[in-house]
Amino acid sequence: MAKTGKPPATQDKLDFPRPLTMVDVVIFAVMESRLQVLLVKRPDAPGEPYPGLWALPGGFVDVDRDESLEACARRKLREKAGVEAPYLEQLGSWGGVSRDPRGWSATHVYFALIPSEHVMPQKGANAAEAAWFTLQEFDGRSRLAFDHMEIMQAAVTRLRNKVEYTSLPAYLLPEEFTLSELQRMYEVVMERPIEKSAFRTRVLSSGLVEPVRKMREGPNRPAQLYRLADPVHPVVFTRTIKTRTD
Amino acid sequence: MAKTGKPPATQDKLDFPRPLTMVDVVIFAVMESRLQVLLVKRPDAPGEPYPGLWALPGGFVDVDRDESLEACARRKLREKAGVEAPYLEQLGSWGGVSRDPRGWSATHVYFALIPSEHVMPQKGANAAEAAWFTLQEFDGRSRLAFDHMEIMQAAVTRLRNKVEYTSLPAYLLPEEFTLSELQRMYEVVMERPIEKSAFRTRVLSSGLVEPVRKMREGPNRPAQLYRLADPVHPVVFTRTIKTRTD
DNA sequence: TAAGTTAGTTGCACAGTAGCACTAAGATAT
DNA sequence: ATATCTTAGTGCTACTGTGCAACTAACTTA
Repeated sequence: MAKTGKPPATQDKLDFPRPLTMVDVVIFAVMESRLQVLLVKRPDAPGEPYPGLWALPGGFVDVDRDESLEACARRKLREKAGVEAPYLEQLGSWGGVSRDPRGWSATHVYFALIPSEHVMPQKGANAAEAAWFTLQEFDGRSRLAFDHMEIMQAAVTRLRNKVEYTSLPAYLLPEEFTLSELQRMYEVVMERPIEKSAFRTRVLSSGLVEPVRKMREGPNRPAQLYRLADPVHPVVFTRTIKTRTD
Repeated sequence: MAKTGKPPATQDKLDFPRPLTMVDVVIFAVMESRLQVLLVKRPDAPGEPYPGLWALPGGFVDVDRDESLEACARRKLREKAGVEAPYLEQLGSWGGVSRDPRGWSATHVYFALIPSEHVMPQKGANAAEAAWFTLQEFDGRSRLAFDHMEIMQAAVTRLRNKVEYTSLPAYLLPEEFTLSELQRMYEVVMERPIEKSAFRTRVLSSGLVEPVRKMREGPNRPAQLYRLADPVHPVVFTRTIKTRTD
């Protein structure tokens, strides 16, 4: 490891070319009973790659302002979406010679879930034009900048997988919610209906939620409100939700 | 996104400071019925951080040789461990101002499982001094370079979690193996015994393996040999392995 | 032929869930 | 008041994969 005749390492100096380093965030929210992703429009300025195309919110790491990758991701979240995300996890990283015309680049991608109530009044902050897209809008040929389509697909896959055995959909809801509302979040993400009775026992016997002394009032029977017993740690179930005849 | 007065982006140029970019690999193998990790010794050359300490195999991305992050990880695997890993997944990335004295740095960490048969005859390749360590050897105060202790713990946690509901331990075995050998890999990683009968039905009914027309001969009853039905894709089970009274 | 060891099977109990029918509590219409 | 609608919430049964324990099978060595 001491002396490979190549650029990296221990040439006594650090004067070899460095890749560009960025952070991008895939931000999910459920609006109008659809899973949606926040995208921003690439600037049209000269020299900018993929001008005018939609891209994941993100950008270069700022070595002077960002303490760490996660801090950088939270900054992007604030700047682009104007929110503190109740759930943020690392999705992975994508890097290579050809993903950005400006040169070898690597992006660290995070994955956030936010309640639709937290969504800013559209196009806020200092972010460029921003908009929410349903997943169906990408089935066609609509391109995204860079390899962001691939990244977004990976994020959706990860979310769909985790929904089967974790409590992640709870982070798509406000602090207090009913069990029916929680069930609907699961159904929206999984894109299939689940059994009410089984779902309720599953959730209640797991200790995921605790009741608050309030009811959700509506046109019909009032529903018990709950909140997360431990908002910081998602619950992992020991069984997946069974898919019908599959 | 067009004009923040800060270093990154669209200052018309890309002349802002870039973090150091590296790739590290956590390589697991089971030897002597213990889960072990491959580490390399940091060089003693002047200017090198953490001289003489043990570290994860890895290093800087070489923008001229490495096509992508994963290609870079495979290169490190070849150079340091002298193997092609049958299983390689991304673990995550760690980055920040303070993790490397040479400046803001980010490392992309991969996670490999290899059969102990693939293990090189010790200290091979152009790698510096390398050695296998059992996990117990870190319970004490033995330090690792950089934040590699934290990274290694994360890798172990990820592996232990995934063992509960995937077929990952199969990649710690050679191409052909018996069910008892597979069970032993699970037990070594989980550090607890599991039921033979339940394990066999679980594995056999999942389609994970297919029998080959050979038997493992030994001092006792010969055992049926199997191989992975699909060596590329690990199997995901719908239930975790139940832990006794827990 | 008996004993030891590992491979592999069988049968039963248990737990979490799917499926479905039922009751409960509110609003609204008659 | 009473019926009807809608959503909340419960009870019951069946099924499936697993945990558990005892059993049989195949081979070696004494």
